[in-house]
This record gives sequence, C-alpha cells and structure tokens, in this order.
Amino acid sequence: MLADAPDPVRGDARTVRVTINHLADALGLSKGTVSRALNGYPDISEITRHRVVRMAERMGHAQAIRTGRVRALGIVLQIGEHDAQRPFLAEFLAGLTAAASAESWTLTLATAPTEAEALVTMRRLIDERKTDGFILPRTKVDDPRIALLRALDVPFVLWGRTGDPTGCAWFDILGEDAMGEAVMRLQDIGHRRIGYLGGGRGFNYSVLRHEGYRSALEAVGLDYDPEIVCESAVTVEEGAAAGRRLLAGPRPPTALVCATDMGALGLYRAVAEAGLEVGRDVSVIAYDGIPEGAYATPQLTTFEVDSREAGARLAQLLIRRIRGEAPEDLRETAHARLRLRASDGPPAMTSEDLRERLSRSTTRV
Amino acid sequence: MLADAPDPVRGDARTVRVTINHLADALGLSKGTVSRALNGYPDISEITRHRVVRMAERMGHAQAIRTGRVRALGIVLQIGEHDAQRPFLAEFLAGLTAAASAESWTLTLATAPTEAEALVTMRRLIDERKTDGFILPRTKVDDPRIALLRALDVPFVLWGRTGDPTGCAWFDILGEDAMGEAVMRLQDIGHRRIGYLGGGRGFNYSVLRHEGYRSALEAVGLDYDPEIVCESAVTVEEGAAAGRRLLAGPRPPTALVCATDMGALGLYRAVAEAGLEVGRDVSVIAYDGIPEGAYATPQLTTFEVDSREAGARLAQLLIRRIRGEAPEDLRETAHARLRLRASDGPPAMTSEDLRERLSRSTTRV
DNA sequence: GTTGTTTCCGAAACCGGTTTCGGCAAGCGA
DNA sequence: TCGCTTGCCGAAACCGGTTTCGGAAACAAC
Repeated sequence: MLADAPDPVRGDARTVRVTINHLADALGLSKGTVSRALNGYPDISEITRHRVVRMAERMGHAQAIRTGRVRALGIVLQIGEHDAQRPFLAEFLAGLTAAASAESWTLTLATAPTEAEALVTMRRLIDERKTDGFILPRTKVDDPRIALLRALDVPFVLWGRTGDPTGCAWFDILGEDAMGEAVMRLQDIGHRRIGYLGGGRGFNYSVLRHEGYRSALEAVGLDYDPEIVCESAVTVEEGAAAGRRLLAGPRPPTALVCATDMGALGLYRAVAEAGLEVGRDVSVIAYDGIPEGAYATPQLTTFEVDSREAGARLAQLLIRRIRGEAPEDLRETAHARLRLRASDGPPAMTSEDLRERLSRSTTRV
Repeated sequence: MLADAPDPVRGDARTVRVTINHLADALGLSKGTVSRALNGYPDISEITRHRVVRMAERMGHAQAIRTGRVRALGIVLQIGEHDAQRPFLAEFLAGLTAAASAESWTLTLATAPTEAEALVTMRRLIDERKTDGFILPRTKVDDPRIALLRALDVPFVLWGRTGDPTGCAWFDILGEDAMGEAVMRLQDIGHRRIGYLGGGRGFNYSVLRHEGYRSALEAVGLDYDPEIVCESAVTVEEGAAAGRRLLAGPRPPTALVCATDMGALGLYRAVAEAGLEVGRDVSVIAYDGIPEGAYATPQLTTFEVDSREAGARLAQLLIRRIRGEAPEDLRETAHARLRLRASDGPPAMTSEDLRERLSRSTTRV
C-alpha cells in the first residue's frame, strides 16, 4: 500500500473535486445523463451506464463510490460516567482502524451519552451516508440498535452476542468459559465457598458469565448460593459495596470470581476495610485485563482480552458483511487468556473461620 | 435536537422534507441567513441564530445533503508500543466527538504505527474526501504533518504548540507553568535538590516543560544540574532506569518533577528498590493525571489535564478553521490542575543524608 | 452635526446534482 | 413510402444549500 506513494506531500497535486460536470466533459455526455447513469435510471443504455461508471471510478468521483459505498465503518460509543470499556478503547480502536486501513476503509466514530441518543446518532450517520455499516459494542440481551439496523437494512456486526441472533454477525470472547475456568481453578486449590460479582445489567455478556459461573459450580459439585452472589458491580464503588455485603453474610466466601476488573478492584477496598488481605484471606479472579489491575496491590489475577485483535476481527467481519456475505457465516469467537498474578491462592482458612475473624474485627471497629 | 424525533426507526414518516426555504418563509428571513445561522457563521446575531435553530428543531429540519464539505473532522493516531496518550484517549475522543456532534459533524478516525505511515494515511483521507481537516495530536517541534497539510492547503489544528507557528491554529495546556509550579511548591516545603524527568524526544511539550522546570529553578534560586535531570523517560521502564541513575549520583535529589505520570510510576519502582519511600524520602510531582496514578501507592500527586475539554475545544477550533477563520485567531491555551495526593511532602532528610542512606543500602545488597 | 465603524441581514450569484421535457433516430408495421 | 412507437440522450429548469457583496441601522468618535 505504501508502494507507489513515496512522498505523500508532492503526490498528485491534489486535483480539485471531481464533479459530474467533469465526468460529462470527459465522456462527451451531458451532466443529466451522467447523473441518471450513476443513479441507475432505466432510460440509460447499459453501455453508456458502464462507460460512465468506469470513468467515475477512474477519475475518483466521490458520489460514484457512494453509489457503491463510502468505504467507511461506523461505530457509536456510549460514553457515560463510569465507562467500563474505557481502558481497552485505545487498543480496540487501533485494531479496528488498522484492519480497516488494510483494505483502504476508514472508521467514522461518534459518541453518545445515552442509548437513545446513540440511536439518533446512528440514524444521522446513515442518513448522511457517513458509513456503510456499524460495529455495535457492548451488546445487550435485547438491543434496540439491532432493531434499528434490521429495520433500515443496514449491515452490522456485534461485539458480543445477543438474545435473538437472527440476521446477526458477531465476534465475541467466551466469557462464560473464563468464569468457569476461574471457578475450577479456585476449587482446585482448595476453595469451597466461591462467590460471584456480576457485570452490568442488561448486557448479554453478564448473562453468559453468570451462567458460566453457575454451571461450573455445579460441575465441581458446589452449591449455588445467592447469598454470595452480586448481580451487578461494574465500578469500584459498586464492587466495594458488594464486597461488604457478601463478606457480612453468615457464610462468607473465601474466593470471588468477578465479571469485571473494576468490580474486583472495589472488592479490594472492602477486603482491606475488613482487615483482611486479598490473595491470602480472600482470593479474587477477575476478567478484562485493564492496566490498573497490574498496578493494584496485590496484582490482580484476571482473564485478559486482546482488544486489538477483537477490533481487527470485527472490522474484517463487517467489511465482509457489507460486501454481501451472509451473517450466519460471519460469527467468530475466541477465548480470554488467564493472566496469573497475585490475587488468588489457596484459602488461608475456612469460611467459618473467616466469619469468626470478620465478626471480631467488626465489633472491634 | 431530539425534540421531534422520538422514533429514529420510522424516520421518513413525515411526508415532505423541511428545507431552509420553509424555515426562511416561516421566519421571515432569507434562505442565506438561515443557512448561515444553521452553520454558526459569526455574522448572525445570537438572537436570530436561536430563532432559526428553534424553528429548525420544531419543524424537523434534517441537516443533510451538503455540498463541498463532508462535515467530518479527521484525526490519525500514532499507536506504537508504549503509547503515552493511551490513558486519556477515551476522554479525548469523547470530547472531540461530542463537540463535533453538537454541530452535526462527525469524526473520521485512523491509526498508524509510524510517523511515515501516518502521513500516507492522512494523504489518503484527503484524497478520498473523508475529512475536511485534521486535528494533529502530540505535536513535535518540527512536525512533518504540518508541512504536509500546509503544502496541500488543508485546514488543521494542533493539539499542542510547535516550533514554527506560522499558519497554525492550536489548543494547548501550559505544561511549562505546571512544571514551574511543581518546582516552586517543592522548594516551598523545603526541598533544595529537585531533579527532573523529561518527556518524549522531539515532542514540543518536552521542550516547554523542561524549560519550565529550568526557569523555575532559577526563579527560586536553585542551580540547574544535569546530574539530576533525565531528558526522556515516558515509560515505567525508562522511569525506573532514570530513577536508579539519578539516585546513584553524588548529590541525589530529594524531590523529582516528572513530565509524565508513566515516568513517575517508573520512579516509584526505583525508589522502592533503593529501600526508600515515595512521599517521605523522595517527593514526586508528575503531570498527566492518568488513572493508574490514583491506584498507585502512594497515590501520585500530579497535574491533571482535562482531556475531554481539550478534545471539545479542538473540535470547535477546527470547525471554525474549516469555515475560514484565520489560524491566528484560533489559538487557545489552558492550565493543568494540580491534584494534590500523597507522593509529595517535606523532605525527610537532606540530599547528603539521602546519599549516605543510599550507599549503605546498596552495599548491603 | 459629521464621519467612520461595526453589526447584522437580504439579494443574488453560484454550485453540485436531479428531474422534466422534448427531440432525434432507429425500428416496425401497413 | 408513411406514420407511429420506443430507446436514448441533451437542454434547461429546478432544488437545496452556500457564499459573496453590499447596504441599512446602530453606535461611537470627534
């Protein structure tokens, strides 16, 4: 791609924008004819239409590419207050744009504060022809963005799976497998009381990871106990609150599996408040691989997601989707990689001893 | 803007498209005035502009079918191995896209692994009319991107200043002031031996921050000593290496000012290795405000940059630049905000005592 | 009062693109 | 041969939107 562009400055002296008037001149046709040819009107002969289209491509007429495509992928990020996707964003975008660039496509990026505005923004991008299709990050079980794009017949690829997969292409990491692996590892090294901190409400990954935790418990012969399960804790604050609650129960967990790193870091706080130590008194295995985890004390054991790779795969899938491949053929998954660090280990004591210890420390405070 | 578009799916249910002629009629204005009002030109009074915008919202005017411009801002991120801009990226992009969206513009994003490829990518975006102008992040003293855009006469705005400012618009944070303030604060609380860790080589901000450090030293009557200055340390590894070197000198610093948080976090490692404690034995004040700083032990005192605000300002400046305002009128600066945390404090001992202590600990190891 | 100066907007040219209308020529039937 | 359709395209009107230019009104300076 770099081959015949040794000096980007000199280049072609950047010719002025090619209009249909230029095309008409070059072809010896009227601009009306060119317009109708490019728009596929029936009163233009097939031969003429081909001549026009070929010339348009050769001269680089923008609208001609638009009759085809604008060669742009679209993504609308929902950036709220506590945005769990923030840490991976740079890597993800790097993967997306690198893969898009490789095929001479670009990325049109927008952000929206709420789901409703994200829909409006997507609509705007479609109407203004800013994109040929969308990547939908953070899919929900029932996702209105999918409904919108289905209705408008605009191509899209999901980053994550969803409730009703008909007509959907996707790339996803099997978070349920990771949660299961975490449970098995903890059981392996001696834990018998393993709690869970879930992901955000409504998101499809939350359901899957929760189910992965639950079925792994069953597989290793442990009971599922709502007393040591928190449905959703995706911020440090929520994680801390959930940690306090779970540790205060009659049979506190000696280990916790967390659907997100941020929740796990909140857990650190709750554990410290209780006078305990993560990795010795309470084991933690989380999921995401955010950089903060590596700087936390103790360093967080977590399942790392290759966001750059995910972005690249999604870009490739979407381009193929736009080119007409069936969504059913465009479904890929991958696994998260366990990054062993210092937040997990064999239990220092049983759940009963832990409770005893906790009750003493709370009365002391 | 959301007013009359409750359901983005149905869309074209409204029969006729509202044009600026309708608006002009309804308002008793000319269509030229309406056009300029909607595009935010400065020669329309605020009152009239509001009237027009309100009417446009009420009548459901779709900002569409643009000629000439594509209403897109372009940015090419250079994403290498250890990318210092990574932590702020999400906030920065949020600011950019939010400000762009507010004027119904979009952002075309691309990435490139090297500077040369960034130039080629920019060239491609221009040729394919994917953008009307560029935001140039991480400006260098002598920046080839500026040369490219000057040569092609494409509008741009710098995120940061540069060596030769002719024809340049920019937004920048006065990092030199922050470095100076850091020096003065450290001198104030008793430090007499204040070292420095610089930013990346070639970047304009590095020069400015270094100079800010240097001139503040002079202002408070301390000597500039290359022995306790490291030109460049922008990763944890480099910061650690620099820290080891500076602490090993004959007159080690009791405090260090860092041009980047990442370098400072590397310093933490070097200080810990030497058996010392940051915030007590060695004070550190850094710059950037990355989230890792808040999770480090002790929490990092640093100058926080509002990346979202920077993105928003840059988007606005670039739009104005594209609309034809002179670059000289589009130069804005702001200050970083000192975030006092736990990594700085009065010196526990003099530089001489520190050296004594260090020599003992090294011989012990 | 007079003379700038600035603010704000209308008139009209302009631009890229679409659509209407009509006409030429080829084909075709009688 | 003539008349009539039909395929194909040009000319020009038209459309939504932008930009230039200039001038009225308000204001300020002298």
